[in-house]
Amino acid sequence: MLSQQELAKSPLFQDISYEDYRSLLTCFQAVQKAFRPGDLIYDFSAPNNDAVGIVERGGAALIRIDEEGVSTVMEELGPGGVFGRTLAFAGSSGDSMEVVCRTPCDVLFIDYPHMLKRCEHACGHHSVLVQNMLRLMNDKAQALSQRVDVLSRRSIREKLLCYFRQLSKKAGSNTFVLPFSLSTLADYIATDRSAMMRELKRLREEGIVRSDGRQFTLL
Amino acid sequence: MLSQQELAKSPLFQDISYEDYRSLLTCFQAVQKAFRPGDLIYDFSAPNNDAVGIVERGGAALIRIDEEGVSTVMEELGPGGVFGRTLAFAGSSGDSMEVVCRTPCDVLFIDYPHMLKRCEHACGHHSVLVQNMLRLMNDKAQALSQRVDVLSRRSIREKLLCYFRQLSKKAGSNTFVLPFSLSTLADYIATDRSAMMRELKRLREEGIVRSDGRQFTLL
DNA sequence: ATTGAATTGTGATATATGCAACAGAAAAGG
DNA sequence: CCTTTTCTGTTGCATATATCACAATTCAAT
Repeated sequence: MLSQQELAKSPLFQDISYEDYRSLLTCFQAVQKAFRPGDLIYDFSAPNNDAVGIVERGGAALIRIDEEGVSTVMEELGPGGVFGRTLAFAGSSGDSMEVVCRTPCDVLFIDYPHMLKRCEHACGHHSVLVQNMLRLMNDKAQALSQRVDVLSRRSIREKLLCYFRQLSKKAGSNTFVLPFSLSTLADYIATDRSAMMRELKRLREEGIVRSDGRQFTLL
Repeated sequence: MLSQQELAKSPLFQDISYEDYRSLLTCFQAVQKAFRPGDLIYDFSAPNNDAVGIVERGGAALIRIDEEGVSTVMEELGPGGVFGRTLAFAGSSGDSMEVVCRTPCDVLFIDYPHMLKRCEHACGHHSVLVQNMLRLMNDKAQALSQRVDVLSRRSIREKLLCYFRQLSKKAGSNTFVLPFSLSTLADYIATDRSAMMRELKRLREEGIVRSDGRQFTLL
């Protein structure tokens, strides 16, 4: 349950009054939960789990673990981040997917299908919620597009540069800070960590990037 | 302009009456255009192009062309497919993105930002449209997730198998047909074509898949 | 039917990337 | 504070993948 101030900041309940918010919670069987770093937030392999989670505060990550136990970061979820089985099409049968808490966060679980269905007694605020949800899905699609943009590059060098340009653009500056560790970055661009380090060294030597810890500069 | 029957099949105008449909067209400055295979449907590099396109009928593809002229298939768009600059975050500065017609198709262009904004005189059917749009964005996010799933695999073999399992799942059978040519497939999984062919041969030799032309069977 | 273009199939070679293993630096936890 | 874990940085070696090059085949258009 959110306070009035928190409500104003909520990605999903933007522009919704406190009363409407309360009635929507029951309408969508919404449940909010708090998590600590390392906690398992959501398990895709669990059956009859059609709920969708929305990160209201803090950060989490969507992880895939394949048959051999290799884990890959599928998405980094910040406030407004959306996840759920119906959204991910849990890839190959063998591997499992889960959402893990990174920094202390609040997650709201709602009955998502309800939102897509034509609803007879759809109240007024209902449609505002749908619109907010559309905005979140829009952001998600955008984030995924960027990810595909990076992953579709043919070499480690190109992947790195593509990702760096994205971050640089977002930061509005040639200098930016990585949102995670270098080892997680290797995961993110789906390559071997040591190979990535080697390529990074070359980029530095050739004067294409400068880096100090997680701070980078494109030249 | 759609006929009444076409309206019923339209992904975006589901459950909207013909009258409402007409008024929505003007409200969202919608324009519908028909295209022939090979036509350029949309150019991301064109400025002040904030419209969003929705494939109503037929098929198209979102293509990225990098500095060196290497082109990559970013998305395959069928009916209900959505594209636009605001959705793609046209990656790195150097390369261009465009949507090209594959099979004869109708595309509807609408003022998308209008849909996300809080609208004073938001009419009733307005919210139905938003809900339909949410469904389309949901599908798009799902498709992109699957793409990421494939691209994040570490080897050609794993990429192929992952993609094959997806197609198999969609077809509801071990046997399925590729939606495009083998060379395009290489593009799609972001690897070299000849390397992919070699790996495919191995998969066949090891009895993991059987293939005849574009028809495949997982064993 | 006949040309031309795109697709498919396959090899020989160079190279980029993955793998395993290690050690110091930094961060997290008690 | 010390301990433990994670992160960083680097190497030699094996191998997967890209490059280039060449026919055979299918497909599209005239």
